[in-house]
Amino acid sequence: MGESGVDKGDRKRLTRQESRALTRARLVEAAGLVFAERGFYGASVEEIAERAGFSRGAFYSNFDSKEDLFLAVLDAHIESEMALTTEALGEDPSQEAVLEFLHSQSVRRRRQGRGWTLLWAEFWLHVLRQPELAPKLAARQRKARSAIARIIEGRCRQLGIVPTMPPEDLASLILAVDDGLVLQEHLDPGVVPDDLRASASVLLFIGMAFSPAAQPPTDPST
Amino acid sequence: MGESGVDKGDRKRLTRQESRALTRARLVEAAGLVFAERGFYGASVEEIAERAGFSRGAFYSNFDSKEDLFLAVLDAHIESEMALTTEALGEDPSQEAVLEFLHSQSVRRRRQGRGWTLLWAEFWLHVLRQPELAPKLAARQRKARSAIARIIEGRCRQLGIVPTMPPEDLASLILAVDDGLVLQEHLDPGVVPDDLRASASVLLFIGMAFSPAAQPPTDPST
DNA sequence: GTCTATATAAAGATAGAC
DNA sequence: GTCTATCTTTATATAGAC
Repeated sequence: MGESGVDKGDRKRLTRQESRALTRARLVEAAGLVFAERGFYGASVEEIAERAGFSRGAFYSNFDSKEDLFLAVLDAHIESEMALTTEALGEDPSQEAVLEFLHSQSVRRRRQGRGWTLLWAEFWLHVLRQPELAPKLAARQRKARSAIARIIEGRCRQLGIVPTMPPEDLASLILAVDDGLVLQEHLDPGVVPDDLRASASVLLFIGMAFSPAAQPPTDPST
Repeated sequence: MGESGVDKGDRKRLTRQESRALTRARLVEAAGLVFAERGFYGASVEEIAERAGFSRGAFYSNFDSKEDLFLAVLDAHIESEMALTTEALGEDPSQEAVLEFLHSQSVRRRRQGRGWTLLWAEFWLHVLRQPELAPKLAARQRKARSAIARIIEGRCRQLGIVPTMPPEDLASLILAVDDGLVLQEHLDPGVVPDDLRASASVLLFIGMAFSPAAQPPTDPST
């Protein structure tokens, strides 16, 4: 996807575009940290610029405003997650690929830890307060859900189980458990066993398989 | 639980204590709204005071600082929830009492809607950023979990099921689903069916009941 | 393109009148 | 106890030098 033909042989020299992109990237990265630590309003442009190694002046020559920067951070994170998903899963992912991917996700989540969680919470709050941004996060959510739904369908076929509810709904539950447990863990570390997250998916799946077959809105006249 | 014997016949006259308490209460209530809408830093003391019908001066004669006010809001909400719980459940609640209580909770949640959710999210973020406050929210979480755990134990006895995992863990999952679904719903209204929350608890319970008995860390030498 | 210096505005907090 | 007026700090954003 490289735009211009050649971009290797040029030693330290960067084109203006590249330099600008690099500065922006550094600012976005620093902003991610500061927004996570202090929240949108708590974070000052000064601290962000400083931590990225720049001055406020440099900041304002790259971004229109703090809001503009926040959007850049949000987009960068969503794009990065989406890209990771697409790359790892491709068009028609195998069960193994998806499971492997989910595992790597949870490892990554562990590594990035508190900051990552705080930042996404901040995203969520900000988006809820500025509803025109909702589609950005909603898209990510839908993508995650349908990826998981596909696993569920696959497993059902494998095991010859007839789903008693839409796989998307079961996927919603699995995602919900994931997010909900994160909240609990950070608030009160130690109360949530390490393997609970994994057990939950199994429990839900078994629950669905064994639950008294789907109760479609039956016609009461029967 | 009335403190002093008589407090009816005094027309509009309030003692200084009562008047002060009333002012504080109004400010706390207004603060809840503004904190929910704008977050801790986004909320200005001026707007809070104004919405409560007072001036900044009045505010500062009742609270030391914005942080102080936030703590008061936090305490008020926690206390109110705890009180509701204790009142509805008492010492040794029946299954019916607990289920009834959970239902009323979810109704209340619906009614209070977005603002309520935003405010608790704000509490959560603020507490994570000021860890010394964690015990306050953690206590509420533990209380909710053990209340649900008690239901689970009861149902297990009723149905003659031997739990394959600690009831507290299953309770954690149920709470997690609840919180996680709230996040999804507000971000992308309509994707989560109304009855999914209820189904989830059933699914988890059935899952536990039918799951291949607890797998204690077995000795691999077997 | 990035820096320093500065303009401008907003918000937290206080003082003193009533 | 509450108000108005004011102090002080902090932060966003801009201007102009390099």
